[in-house]
Amino acid sequence: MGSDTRQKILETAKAHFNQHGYNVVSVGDIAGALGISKGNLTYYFQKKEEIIEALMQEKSEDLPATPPETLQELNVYFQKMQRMIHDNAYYFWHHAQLSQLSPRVKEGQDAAYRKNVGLLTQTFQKLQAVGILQGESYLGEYERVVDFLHLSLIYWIPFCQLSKKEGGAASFPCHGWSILYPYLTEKGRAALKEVVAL
Amino acid sequence: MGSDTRQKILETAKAHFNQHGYNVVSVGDIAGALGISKGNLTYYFQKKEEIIEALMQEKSEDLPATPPETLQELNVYFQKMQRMIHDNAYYFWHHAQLSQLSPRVKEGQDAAYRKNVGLLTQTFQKLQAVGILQGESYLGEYERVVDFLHLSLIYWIPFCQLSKKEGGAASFPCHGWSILYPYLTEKGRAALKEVVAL
DNA sequence: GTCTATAAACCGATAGAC
DNA sequence: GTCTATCGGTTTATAGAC
Repeated sequence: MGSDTRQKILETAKAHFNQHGYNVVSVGDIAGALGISKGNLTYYFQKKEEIIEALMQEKSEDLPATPPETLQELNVYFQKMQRMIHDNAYYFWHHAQLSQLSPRVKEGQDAAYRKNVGLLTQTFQKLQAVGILQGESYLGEYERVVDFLHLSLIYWIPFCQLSKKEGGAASFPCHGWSILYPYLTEKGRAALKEVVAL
Repeated sequence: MGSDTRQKILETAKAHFNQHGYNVVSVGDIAGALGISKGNLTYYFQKKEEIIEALMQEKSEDLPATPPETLQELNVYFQKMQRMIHDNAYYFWHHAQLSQLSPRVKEGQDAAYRKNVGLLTQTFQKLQAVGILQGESYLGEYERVVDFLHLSLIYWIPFCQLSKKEGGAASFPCHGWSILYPYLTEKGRAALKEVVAL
């Protein structure tokens, strides 16, 4: 089964990128670690970028597809995100750089942004409707909050390293709730206590 | 004056890094654009990293040294930050990568983080004391807000590209105020209206 | 499909003449 | 200080045998 080799290449590449960084790891390193030849790897992925593109597609496939509708569901959403950024740490370390690498990568990042923003926007509308989130203080407030959340999500790993936060990716849900806290109603704050401790 | 060549190298390097990205620009490119030889450039900077380190020191020298104490001063602070990130766009595009480049760069980033957090923490205490910012809803809330501001600052440029925001770096002050808005008291919100429109 | 071998290019850094 | 010339190392990518 040739497709098995392809899958092993992707797994090994991701592990090496996560551990040593995208720039440092060469295709030769990946082939060597897997015990296959560089030429064979090239048979499956002609360019290094193609590995990234394949990994990015894999990643986007196992992301939530429906918007969370309660605080519990939103917490689960945060946790899924946390696991995803931990599993693809290299991708977020080099997020800005990768966007300049190839148009297809850039496109994938744009799609991820649109999807995440779309889902969270629906969530916020729902939570406003049921009185868990306050109404907007100014026009477009929640649009900005959603953007903040996405920005934090993308750069959470390198920022944790900078600010020497313990936990790394694991602390993302807590961070997300910190962002949202001031927008919660009294009812929302009470409900949050049942879900997670700040 | 040899020091003149050194300065020109730094200027040219920064311009090229900003325009084409740190990874793509080689020391040969910089020398070529300046009309000097690669060997001559090496006379001033033996390693590519040393250029970054020198640029980083220049940057850190013209940053605010005293904490803003009013909303007006904080707005000026945001504007200075905006200009700084615009002038050193390459640095923020590759922020995470550069931290892995050399210990001295990492140290510089840590120092910038500590300095910015320190200043803003003092600002927030002051603004709380005069009733412009609310008291903390939970312990450590403003610590998180300050972190959040720094995270946004660092990654503002690549995020603007991702979210297709107009203005780019120019929009940072507005972004900063959006973050702070929910923590302002009624008095603070009234005062903010005199300073900037959201 | 998998391998070996190698092309082709580039880069950072050095050595030494002037 | 500035230059030319070049070394040594890496990388991606290809060609062709098996």
